Amino acid sequence: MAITIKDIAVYVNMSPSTVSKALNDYPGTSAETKSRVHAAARELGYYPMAAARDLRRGKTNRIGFSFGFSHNTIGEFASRLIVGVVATAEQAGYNLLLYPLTGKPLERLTSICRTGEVDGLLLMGGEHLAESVALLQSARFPFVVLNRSSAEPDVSFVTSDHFAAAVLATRHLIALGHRRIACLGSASLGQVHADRSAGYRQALAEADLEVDERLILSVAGGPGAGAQAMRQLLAVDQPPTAVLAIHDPLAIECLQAAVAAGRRVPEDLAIIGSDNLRSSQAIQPTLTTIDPPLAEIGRLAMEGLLRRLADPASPPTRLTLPVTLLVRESTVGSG
Amino acid sequence: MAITIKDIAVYVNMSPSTVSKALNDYPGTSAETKSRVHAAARELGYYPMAAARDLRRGKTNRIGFSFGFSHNTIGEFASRLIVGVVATAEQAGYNLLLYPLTGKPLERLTSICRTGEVDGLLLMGGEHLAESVALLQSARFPFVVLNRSSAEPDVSFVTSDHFAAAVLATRHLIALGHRRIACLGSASLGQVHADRSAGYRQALAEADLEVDERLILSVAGGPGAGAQAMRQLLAVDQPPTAVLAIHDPLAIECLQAAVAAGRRVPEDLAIIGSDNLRSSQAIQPTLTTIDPPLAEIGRLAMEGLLRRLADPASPPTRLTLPVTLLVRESTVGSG
DNA sequence: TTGAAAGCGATACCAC
DNA sequence: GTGGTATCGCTTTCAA
Repeated sequence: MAITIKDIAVYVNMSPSTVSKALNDYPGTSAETKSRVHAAARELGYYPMAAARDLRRGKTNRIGFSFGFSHNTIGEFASRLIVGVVATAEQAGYNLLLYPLTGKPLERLTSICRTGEVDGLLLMGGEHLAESVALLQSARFPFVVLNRSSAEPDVSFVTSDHFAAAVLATRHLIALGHRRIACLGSASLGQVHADRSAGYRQALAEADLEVDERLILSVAGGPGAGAQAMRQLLAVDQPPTAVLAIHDPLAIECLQAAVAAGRRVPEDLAIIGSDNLRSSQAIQPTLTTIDPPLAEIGRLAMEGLLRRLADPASPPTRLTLPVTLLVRESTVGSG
Repeated sequence: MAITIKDIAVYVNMSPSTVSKALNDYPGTSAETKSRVHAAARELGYYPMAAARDLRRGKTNRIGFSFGFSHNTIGEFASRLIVGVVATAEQAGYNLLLYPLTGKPLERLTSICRTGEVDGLLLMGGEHLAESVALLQSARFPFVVLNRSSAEPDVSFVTSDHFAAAVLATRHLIALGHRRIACLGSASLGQVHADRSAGYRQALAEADLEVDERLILSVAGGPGAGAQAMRQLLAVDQPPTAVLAIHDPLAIECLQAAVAAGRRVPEDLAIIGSDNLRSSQAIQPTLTTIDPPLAEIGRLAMEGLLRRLADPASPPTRLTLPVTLLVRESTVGSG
């Protein structure tokens, strides 16, 4: 059997309640009692039982990280978010519970917030984000959305600026002389693609360039879809001379498909990806990409959540963080 | 307030204990009672409170995943392990708690197993693996070591075959005509490097090649160390014509350093990495690498842990899984 | 087959 | 400043 507070009480000849207070640095406790109790706890090797404490306190010091798990992968993207989250959580004495959302995400979320297994939730991606948000909102469960914004005024989120990212990238291409620029999204990133293409349109408008709707595409999820989209784009009359892809793996697929089709990158076709994944630096030519502050997003989201947990009346955290454009060889060549 | 078992009891006009039995499909309960209770639970939107259940049952249905967090990253490597773990855990009704081990790992581990916040632990890497294992072992806490073996007979582990991996890779290089082959390890992977270099020596011995100890190195952790090691190797009289690196990022650093030094890969220098990270495919030339079945390791480790949890007397899980050598351009060229 | 009652281990209120 | 006691929500003997 594990050592309990009762054992300590017997050991120091005091009541369990006093021991509890001493251990938790309760105000009305004598310094001497505190030190005796702490000493005893150390000697006996006492550790508070999590479940008992959770039950009584009505809080667990755990928060959940839920993410779409449709492709059975946890990507570099999620990892980098988690890094920020976990470091902040650890410091604040919180642990992170992983919730891969498969099957029926909404039912799963319901159970998560009703069983009290975590105090709050961080929401990344997932197919049913809007419904998930509505669900948690109506359950009054503390949560923060990661890397997506929300129009609902009381919903907390921390996101990179998808609109600005596209503006930045598109301007870069225009400055390089490109006039026919494609904008590639992905089915699983609907909201982001909307923001991106809006930024893209804005940058074109600034330069008085016309939008060719055939150059704005959203590809399906699986691998191969990017290559196919690329071939489709190259088949358009007056094909694009530049592509803005919604994430690096997609950009890399495009790059490889373009090369396979005999195009030189960036001379015949410039390509921009997003997220600054490792592979974007490893590929030849290196990939110009948008660098979102993922660890920072994770950190700020966690901090926002902690604030809400400490004070439920505190205002929601609504942050849109600037991104950086990393210019590499896929747009400007190696010279 | 949330709905409790008591509310259901009132609702169906039965005692809480009967309700509990019905909900848990207790043997001695009438079918009708069960269905009435279940119906009521659904109507009222009842979800059992995790902390209360955990306390009473003395088990949490959570398992911890602990990992070294020294570089503030969760790499693609860990992600792939986690994928296997989390999928299996989810199916078995277990959740995964993340424990980044920073600061004092041993104290942290002690607290983890004594507070009963998780039922078991999966251990990945970390600086003090041997001590951690000893600690958990003496606490009789259920755990499985990931991607490392253990000589202790009762310790569970699931690992890829590091020895065989090196044999395979070295034989491949020898078959290509290489006679001067370097073997690069990393400080944070002491045990693995030992297994690797043993396999390397074995393959050399098979081919009656002499071992040049100057070609067996262990580099420090940070970035840049690989490039420096590469320069050091190239400065040896009769420099190596091939390098076997302990992981892909290190191999890529070597590759880039070699190219920077005017060597052609693979003509002047062949390079093999390990772990089949995405970047190994993105780099030019593509990197020959060892592919360990990471998701499979995660899955089997989790299964082994579940077995132990179900029956503490069950034998330890001790698995060494074969790896594959993915031959790419960094050893055989693109032709 | 059901119900009453005793905890699981900690916290917090209320006396003293 | 300290101790008794109720309680958090659920499971599980034991008796009826």
